[in-house]
Amino acid sequence: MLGMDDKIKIFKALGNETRFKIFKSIFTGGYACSVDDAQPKDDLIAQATCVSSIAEQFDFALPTISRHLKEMRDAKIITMTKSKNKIYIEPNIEIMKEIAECFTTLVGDYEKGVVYQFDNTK
Amino acid sequence: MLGMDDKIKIFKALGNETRFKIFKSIFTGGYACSVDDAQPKDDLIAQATCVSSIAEQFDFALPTISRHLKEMRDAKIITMTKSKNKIYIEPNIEIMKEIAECFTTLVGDYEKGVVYQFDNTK
DNA sequence: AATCAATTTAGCAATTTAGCTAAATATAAA
DNA sequence: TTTATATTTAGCTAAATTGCTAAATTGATT
Repeated sequence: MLGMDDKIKIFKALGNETRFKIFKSIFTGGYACSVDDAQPKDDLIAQATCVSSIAEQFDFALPTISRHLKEMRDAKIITMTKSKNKIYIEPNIEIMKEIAECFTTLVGDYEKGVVYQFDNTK
Repeated sequence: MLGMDDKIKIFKALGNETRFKIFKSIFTGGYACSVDDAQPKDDLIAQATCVSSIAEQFDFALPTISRHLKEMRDAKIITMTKSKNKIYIEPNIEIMKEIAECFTTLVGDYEKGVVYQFDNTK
């Protein structure tokens, strides 16, 4: 369950143009690294991308993209899985579900007249 | 329909501890200004609060709160309605619905394998 | 062991953000 | 019209953010 600090981190991560576009690109896919066929990681989706594949799509230096990805990972909106010497990046769907639910509940409770604590804490 | 820039602004507005707490407080209520009974504004909810009522709950100077509220209004997550010499503040439920839907669709499409453009633009 | 490839870390500069106080504005009340 | 109340604007400072390049790290390959 996401607490207030978790949510603030998530919104902060998405509240920057570069990171938003990176996030969108990770969801949209189409710039996948080739996941090794010989030793596939079952938990990696076909569209999993890596840091340099993402960086190619942007006019920023690779270390800049790397640091943005780190912030997004710290906010738990993406996962980064090391395999060989590449790092495969995927969206964290469970967190997205929690955020979706958070807003849905916020609206629902508000319309029902229920006082809702946005971050589920007292 | 919210575009990419709209969403970034919304996330940025919520991605700051002070603003998040202000937003939560606006939703939670309990610190309402007395809306004038003689000349009630029908479109104001009972819990509508004003700038100084919000500021009282925080250890920041009033102009600081005012500027945060302005940013939240610019992001359209709250509305500010002038009545007499007070400004009544309410959450913008329609925007919250759009954000909720945005995340719900993001997750749903992802799980269906549909390539979803997070910001609904090509 | 040396080299290559992918990524991160360190250190720097420019910009933005977030707080403050003091002054300005706008409306209401006396 | 003066005064009081509510809010914003202006101008300042300190801290955080976002970009860069160069160097370090990590793992794979030769």
